[in-house]
This record gives sequence, C-alpha cells and structure tokens, in this order.
Amino acid sequence: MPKLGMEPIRKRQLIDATIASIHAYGYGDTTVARIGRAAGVSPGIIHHYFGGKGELLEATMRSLLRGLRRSVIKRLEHAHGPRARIEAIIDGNFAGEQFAPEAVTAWLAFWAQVPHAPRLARLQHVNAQRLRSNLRHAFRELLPAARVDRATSGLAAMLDGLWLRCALTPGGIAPSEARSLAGEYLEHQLIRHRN
Amino acid sequence: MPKLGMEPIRKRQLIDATIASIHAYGYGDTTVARIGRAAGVSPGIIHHYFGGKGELLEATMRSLLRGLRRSVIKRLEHAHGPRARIEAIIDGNFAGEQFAPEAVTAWLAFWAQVPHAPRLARLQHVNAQRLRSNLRHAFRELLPAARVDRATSGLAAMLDGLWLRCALTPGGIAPSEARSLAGEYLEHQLIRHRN
Amino acid sequence: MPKLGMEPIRKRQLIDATIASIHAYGYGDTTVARIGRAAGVSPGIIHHYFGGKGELLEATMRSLLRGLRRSVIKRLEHAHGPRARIEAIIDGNFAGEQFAPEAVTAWLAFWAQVPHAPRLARLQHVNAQRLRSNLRHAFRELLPAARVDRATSGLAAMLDGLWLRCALTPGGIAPSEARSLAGEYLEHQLIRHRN
Amino acid sequence: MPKLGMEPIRKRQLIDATIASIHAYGYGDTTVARIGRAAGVSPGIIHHYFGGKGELLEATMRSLLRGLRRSVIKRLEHAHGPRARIEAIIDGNFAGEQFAPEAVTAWLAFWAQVPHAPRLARLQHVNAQRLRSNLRHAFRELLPAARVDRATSGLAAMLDGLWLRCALTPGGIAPSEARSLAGEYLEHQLIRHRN
DNA sequence: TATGAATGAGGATTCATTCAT
DNA sequence: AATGAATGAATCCTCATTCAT
Repeated sequence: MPKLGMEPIRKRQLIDATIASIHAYGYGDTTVARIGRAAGVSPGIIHHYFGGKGELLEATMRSLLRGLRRSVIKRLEHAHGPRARIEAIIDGNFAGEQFAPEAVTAWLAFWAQVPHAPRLARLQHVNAQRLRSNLRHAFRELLPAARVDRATSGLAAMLDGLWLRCALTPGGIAPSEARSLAGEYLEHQLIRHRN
Repeated sequence: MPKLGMEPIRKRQLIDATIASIHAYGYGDTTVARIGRAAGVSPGIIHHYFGGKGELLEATMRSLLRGLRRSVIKRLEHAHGPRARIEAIIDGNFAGEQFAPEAVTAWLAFWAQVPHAPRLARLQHVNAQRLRSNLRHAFRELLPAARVDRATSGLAAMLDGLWLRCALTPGGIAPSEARSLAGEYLEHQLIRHRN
Repeated sequence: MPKLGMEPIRKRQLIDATIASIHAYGYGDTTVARIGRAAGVSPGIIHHYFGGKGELLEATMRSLLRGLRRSVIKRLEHAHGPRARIEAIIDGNFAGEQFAPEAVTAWLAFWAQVPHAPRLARLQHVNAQRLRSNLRHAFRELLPAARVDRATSGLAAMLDGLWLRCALTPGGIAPSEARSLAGEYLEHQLIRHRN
Repeated sequence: MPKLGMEPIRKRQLIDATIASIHAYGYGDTTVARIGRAAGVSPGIIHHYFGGKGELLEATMRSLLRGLRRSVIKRLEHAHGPRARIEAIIDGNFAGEQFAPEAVTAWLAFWAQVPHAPRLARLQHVNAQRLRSNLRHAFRELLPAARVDRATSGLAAMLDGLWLRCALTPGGIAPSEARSLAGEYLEHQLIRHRN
C-alpha cells in the first residue's frame, strides 16, 4: 500500500538536496545520482516526482525565489512608510536564511544559467520586475519623478553586487555589512533630495 | 620546415571561439567539438595547444581578465588626480570591448565556476584584489581613513552589480547608463565628505 | 522491487567475456564495447558493476588465479606424501579447465602487463610465492636442504615455460605432454638424490 | 642537401627507442610520440623510415631475435662436440646483452602479441624452430632417438620459463643462476642415458 | 511508492597518420 | 631529411532516462 502524503515531503527533500549538491559540486557536476544520494533516495525517484532533472532544477530555483519573496514580504508587513518599506526589502535580501552560503552559491549558479535557459530566465525576470516595482513605488513617494528610475536601478544593482561578492568570496562579507552598505546607498539617495 | 608561428594565432582563435561558444550555448554546453567548430579546426587541436579543455577555459578567463586590465590601465595613464583615477577605473570597466554581450555572458559563467574551480578562483581573487587596491589608494587621498574601506567595498559591489544586471537582461543596460550610475555613487561618496 | 541478485551473475558474465575478448582480439584491442558485446550487455554496465575497465581487468586476472588455485587445492586434498603433493600441483596446473586456449592466452596477456601494472604485479607476486612455498615444503621432505631451492626454482620455471609454449604455439602442446615433461623433471630431481 | 647515410643510424635509434619505451611504459602505452621523444626526433619521421608504427614494432622484434641469434652463433663457433653446442645455446640465451631488463621486458611484450599478430607470430615461429632444430641435432648425437624430442621440448621450455621468470620478477634471477638451472637440466638428460 | 538494473548518446581525450613547408 | 601542425577515428567514461519488479 502506498505511503500517503509523501509527495510534498519528497519534493522538499529533493530540492534541498539539489541546493546542497550545487553548493558542494557546482551546477555542472550536479547529477541526479548525487542529488538522490544527498536526499537518501534512488536516482529514479526524481523522474517520478519531477518528470526530469530540468524540472527539478526549475523547481529549485523557484523555491529559492519563493524563500526570498517570503523573507521580504514578512518584513514589509511591519513596515510603515516608504523608507521603511525599502529598508524591509534590503533586510529581507540579507536575512540569515537567504544569505546562507548554500543559498548564495546556488543563486549564482542559477544566474549563470539564465542567459541560456528560457524557463529560468522567466523566473528571474519576474522576480527582478517585482523587486524593481516594489522599490519604485516606494521611491516615488520619496524622490522627484526624474530620480526614481535611477535610484531604483542603482539600489537593485547594489543588492545584486553585494550578493555576488558574497558568492565569490565566501566568508568575505557579513549580512550586517551588506545591509549597511545598501542602507548607506539608500541614505545617499534620500539625503541628496532633502538638501 | 612545418608551418611556423601558428601557436599564438591558433590560441587566440580558440579562446575567441570559447567565448563565443559560452555566449551561444552556455558554459555547461560548451564542448571541445563546438569550440573547434567555431574556430574552424578539429577538436583534437585543442589538446595539442592547451593540453585539455580545462586549460583552455582557464586561458580564456585569463584573457578576459587581461582585456579588462588593459582597458583600465589605458585609461589610468591619462588620469591625473585620485578622482580621475577612479573614473578611469569605472570607464575601463564599461568600455565597449569589455561590455560586449559575449564578454559579459562569459564573465558570469566564469564567476559561477569560481566556487568550485580553484584555478579560476585564484584568477578571480587576484583580479578583485587589484581592483580594490586601486580604488583604495585613490579613496585614501579623497576621504577620511574611516570611510575608505566602505567606499571601496561599495563601489566594487556597484560595479559587479551593474555587470551582473547586464548579463541577466541583455540589452537592458547601456554602458553609458552603467557608467552614470557608478559615477553617481562615486559622487555621493565624495560630496558627503566635502560638506 | 528491482531485479535482484544480478550482480554476481553479471560480474561473472563480464569476466568471461573479458577472457574471450582477450583471446579473440588481444589485450590491447580489448575494449569495453567488445566486452559488452561479448557479454550481451551495454558498455555502460561495466562501469556500473566494476567502476571501470581497469577494475574489470584486475577482477579477471584475479578470477584466473582463483581458478588455478582451486584446481591445485582440489588435487592436493587427495594427495598423500610430499611427492604426491608435487604431482598434484603439476596436475592442477595442466588440468583441462586451466589449460584451455582461452585461459592460456589471457594468462600470457596479463603476464605482459605485470611489469607496468602494480595492481596486477601484486596478484602475480602473491600467486608465485604460493606456488614456490608449496613446492618448497614438499621438496624439503624429499631432498637435502642444499638442493631444495634449486629444485623449486627449476620446477617453477619448467611449469611457466610449458604454459608459455602452450600460449605461443596453440595446439602445439597437449596437457598430457606438459604433465609428462614436468613429471620427468621432478623425477630427475628425486632420482639423483636416491642414488 | 640531404644528409647521407642517415638511414641505418636513424633506424637503429628508433628501434632502441622502441625497446626503451616498451620497457618504460609497456607495449600498450608505447606511442610514436614517446618513441620519437626517446630517439630525439619528431613523431612523423617514423613513417618516413618505417612506413608506420606496426612496421617499426616488427623491425624491433626482428632486431631482438637477430641479437639473440648472433649471441648464440658467436658461441657456437667455438663449440666442439654436441654437448658443447647445447651449452653454447644456453650461454647465448643468457648472455649479458640478451638478458638485460630492457630486452627481457620487450621480449615478454612481443610474446604477448604473438597470438594476435601474424607477422610477429611468423618471426617467433621461425626462431623457435631454429632453436629446436639446433637442440635436436645435438641431442641426436647424445641420446637414443626415442628421447631426442622430449629432451628438446624440455630444454626449450626450461629456457623460456627462465626468461619469463626474469621478466616477471626483475632482479629476481641472475644470468648465472639461469644458466646453472638450464645446465643442470641438460646434465640430467645426459646422465640418465649414460647409466 | 520506490528501487537499481540497464541503456545509449555524448563527452573529453589519445593517437597513428598525413601533409605543407 | 625532418618538422610539427592538423586531422578524425576510436576509446573510456558519465549520466539522464527508462523500466521491470
């Protein structure tokens, strides 16, 4: 008789194992065999639950994006005012669970696939748009119209750059430092306007 | 006598073909067969000149780094004063030849290998150190000691973030826009101090 | 549940196919494709069960050695007295199953690898030591101490020489003739002493 | 202008380099590149002088056989009487130049090719026949007709067995010991008859 | 649901051979 | 005579995927 309700459990196990494998071996050396071993199941089961390796990878990227989204949303709920909302977005990006080495390495790996994997590209695009949209809305209440886009692009680039630096030099950047540099960038944008 | 002096020509051809292949197919789907085809030679010749695929990839990353370095150095030669030097570094990073889509995609691909390829990691590390060192020297003449490190980290992150944005949304960011955002960041750092 | 218990069956099939391939094509032209075809399986399965071609070859030599050992041991069990033990060793070496053309060709091929394959060298060394030890123990009861080593070396060389002759001129030497020549050598050693 | 008389010099160099390469890397890992390097020439030259790798290998085996033949013939010239002729053959087989480690390893390698290389098989066959013929002629003057063939086969097997032992355990058998064991075998054959 | 046996296409690499110089 | 550039077939090995149990 079949075990009931295994599906969500197995899917989560396999996604976590995928992130762990990407962190340990890299994207190119992440095989279904390794993922299966890390999850404690046989390689064949991946196709049962996901249909193939590609779908598992897509689900994994989706999971990372969802995690980031939740991290931001959770902080947005307690944010009052535009500036607090931007700070919530910054904090959500560098929260402990998002900024763990495993997650950051996996992020970088998926970024590198984006130019050649349309499915992943769409996920990335949607996410980037949401981030920009959130930032823009907030900046609109704080800056003159002519400066909104530039501030949005600048802060988005700064966030990505800090993530990248974390991925490339593990241990080289602490969440608090990343938050501080992004916060400083925000402050510059606002101070300038106030003067 | 055999055909002489082919080595530098072939090596350059193969490196260019590697960049083209990474751009067209992605790092993981870049095979010696594809590189050979793009260069108009047989796959076997790669081992004749480079010893293996890994060495060719390393040589390719080295070539990208050298190109960036030259682009910066060329501009540094005509830069007088610390601020001009920082602007030369920014301009060198977003010069046309460095910011071409092929180069940017390849950069991203190599970045993603860094956490799992010690040889590539060392190249990246040396390059990052040089960039930081250049920036720090210039900032030291412009900012109080306590702010030098933060300005250096911030500008370095901004540069990387702009590159990354270019790789992820092709056509979405123009060199002039990148230069402008980085320049604005620089200005903010300096303005604050002057006041 | 998957097909169970295939491992020992497949391993035996692949070892037998390896011996057949060495006999048919030679050691250097024995490829995983040919072995797989001879065993009626795909080439990939070799790596599934043995990890690689080298391990399969090692397992094959081990199998040949084990066969020879068993052939000798079986006859030693019914041998009473030192001379009978030596004759049992001779008989075991030239028993039908060991002296088949396939086995002899494979033996020669492995011998030729010994100087350059440490793993195979160890197998050969252990086997040679066992043979010498068995012969020496028996000769000690039959000959004065001063003659034991020479008789051992001489008989061992004779056994190898007869095997080699069999491999080099197929059909040129019958088991019975080999046994007879080895037996005569033994007799000479003993007669001399009795006189 | 072409260098004159290079052919015999180059051929000898290449044959020596082939023996050295077989000794150092084994038959299967002896490539034209390695042979060329050992001889200090380019790989292409092998085809100029020999037409191909196969022909060079055949010439190398021929060279080894010729060396052995000469070693025996030289000693036969000073041998008077049948027994002395047999002893000359034994001595010729274990003379220093024939019994050098390089030569013995190469011998073993060629033996292993014999079952699958008709050209090499013929060389081996002719050589074996000559050895047997020489021994038989001498034994005919020393033994009753019924024993000639057995003595010939036995001594031939003993010679091969001693060579083989030398190849498999380098440094494990001295020429003097080999000569002594073969001489003892000869003596046994003759003593028996005299009684 | 889950296994692991089995496949076969595709990868990097090696290497004898050819050829322009 | 001699080089070494270049080829392309062949080899080992990896791996996503399928499938019988």
